Amino acid sequence: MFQLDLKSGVPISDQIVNGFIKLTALGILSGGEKMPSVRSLASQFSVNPNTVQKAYTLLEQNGIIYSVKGKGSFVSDDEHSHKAIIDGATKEFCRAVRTAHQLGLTKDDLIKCIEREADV
Amino acid sequence: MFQLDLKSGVPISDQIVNGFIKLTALGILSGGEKMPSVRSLASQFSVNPNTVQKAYTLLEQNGIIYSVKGKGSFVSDDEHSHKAIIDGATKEFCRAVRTAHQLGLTKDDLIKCIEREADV
Amino acid sequence: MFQLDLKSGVPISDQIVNGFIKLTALGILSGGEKMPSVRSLASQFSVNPNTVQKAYTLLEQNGIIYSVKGKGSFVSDDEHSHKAIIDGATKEFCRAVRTAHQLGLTKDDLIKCIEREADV
Amino acid sequence: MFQLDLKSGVPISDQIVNGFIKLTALGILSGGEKMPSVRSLASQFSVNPNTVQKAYTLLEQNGIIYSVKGKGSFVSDDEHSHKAIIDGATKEFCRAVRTAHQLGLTKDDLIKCIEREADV
DNA sequence: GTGGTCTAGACCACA
DNA sequence: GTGGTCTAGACCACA
Repeated sequence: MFQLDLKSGVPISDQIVNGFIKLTALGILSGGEKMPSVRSLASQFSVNPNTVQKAYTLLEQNGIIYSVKGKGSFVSDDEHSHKAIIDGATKEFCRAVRTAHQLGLTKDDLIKCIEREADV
Repeated sequence: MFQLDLKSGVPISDQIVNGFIKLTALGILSGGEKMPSVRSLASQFSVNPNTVQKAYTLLEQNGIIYSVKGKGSFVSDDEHSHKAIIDGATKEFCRAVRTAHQLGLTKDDLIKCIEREADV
Repeated sequence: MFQLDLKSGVPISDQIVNGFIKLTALGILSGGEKMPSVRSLASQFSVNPNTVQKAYTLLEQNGIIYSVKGKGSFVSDDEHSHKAIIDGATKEFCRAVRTAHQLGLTKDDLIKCIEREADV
Repeated sequence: MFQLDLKSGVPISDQIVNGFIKLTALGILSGGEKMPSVRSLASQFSVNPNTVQKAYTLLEQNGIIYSVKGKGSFVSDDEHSHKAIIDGATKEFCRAVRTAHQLGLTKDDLIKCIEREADV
C-alpha cells in the first residue's frame, strides 16, 4: 500500500490521508471498494486505532470515502472521489503558484519547473 | 511593512520570515540595510520577542540576513539574498508541482492555474 | 417499495422505519395489510435480519404496526397509524423549530424555508 | 455558561459545540473574544481535554472560532460567525421541513407549529 | 466485527 | 500556558 514515516514531523493521520488519496488518484483503489477496517490498518501500521480513525474521518469529510457503522468504510464512487481529489489538489497548487509568484519567480520560471517535474 | 494574520493558522514566526522575504524580493529592503531590532519589532507587532528571534534565526539560516554581535541584524548583499530567495522558492514550488502531478493534475491544469494566478 | 442509502450515515434500521412510515403516510400501505416477514425483507435488502427486526420493533413501539405471534406483522388500522405518524412528525418538527429559533432564525426565515421546501 | 448532560446520548463534544453556538447566537460571546482554554474548560466540565479539543476543532471547521497555537482560541468576527451559524441552522431546518412534509404534515400544520414555538 | 466517542495522560510546537 | 497529535485502552451503537 504505502509507507509511513514516523519521524517526518508530518502528522501520521495526514500521512494516512495522503496515502489513500494517492492510491485513489492512481486508480489502485476505486469506487465502492472496501477500505481496511480501522483496527486492522492500525495494527498493520503499528499505530493507534484513534490515529487511523482520525484519518478516516478526514477522508470522509473530504468526500473520498464514506463509512457505514457496523459494516466498514468504503471508497466513494469514482466520479465523486476523483472530483474531490482534483479539487483539493488544484486549490493547493494554486496557492503554491501565488506564493512563488510573490517571491519573484516569473511565469517562465514556473513553467520551466513544470516541464521538468510533470513530464509525461 | 507587512501585516500579521493571527487567524491564518500559519505560525507567526513563519509569517515574519515570509514578510521580510517579500520585502526583500520587492526590493523594499536592500543589501546592507539594518533590520529592526528584535525587541522593537516584537513590541511593534505586540508579539513575543522569542517569536521574532526565531524568525530572525530562520532568515539567517536561509542567508537572507546576517547578524553582527553588538550591532544588530542586516540584510545580506542583494545578489546573495536574491539568490537565496529564488532558490528557496523554486525548490518549494517544484515540490508542489510533483505533488499536484501525482494527484492527477495534468500539465495543462497546472499551466491554466499559473495563467490565472501569476498574471502580470 | 423504498431504497436504502448505505452512505447516508443514517442507521439502516432507521431508514427502514422511515421507509415504512412514508409508505403508510402515502396510503400505499394501509390498515390490516401484512408486512413482509423479517427474513424476506432482510434478504431482499441484503441486510442483517437483526436490523430489520429492530426496525419492526421500533415501528410497533410507535403504533404503526402490530405483530401477531405465529402470523406476522400487520399495519395498524388507518386511523391509528395515521395519527401515530402525524403525532411523531409534529413533535419532531416542533423541536426543529425551537432549535432554529434559538439560533436566531426569524419567523420569516422559517416560513420562507417552508414555502421553498413544502410547496405543493 | 451552559450545562452538559452526560447521559443524553448526544456526544459530549457535540453538546459543547451546540453550547457555544447558542452563546454566540445570543450575543453573549462576540467577535474576537477569547474562548476558555481547552484544558480549563475540560476541568471545569470534568471532561477529558481531548473531548473539548474535538469540539473546538469542529467549531473551527464551521467558522465559529479560530485558534492560534500558543495563544488560544477566539470567536470569529461577528459577521463571519453569525453567517456560519445562520447557514448551518437554515440547512438543518430545511431538512426538517422536507421530512415533515413527506410524512404528511401540511403547510398549515408546519406554520401552526411555528406560530406556537417561535413566537416573539 | 465495525465505526465512533471517550478517558487518561504523554509529548510537541509555538508564544 | 496554549493548541494539536498521539498512545493505550474502554465502551457504545449498529449489523
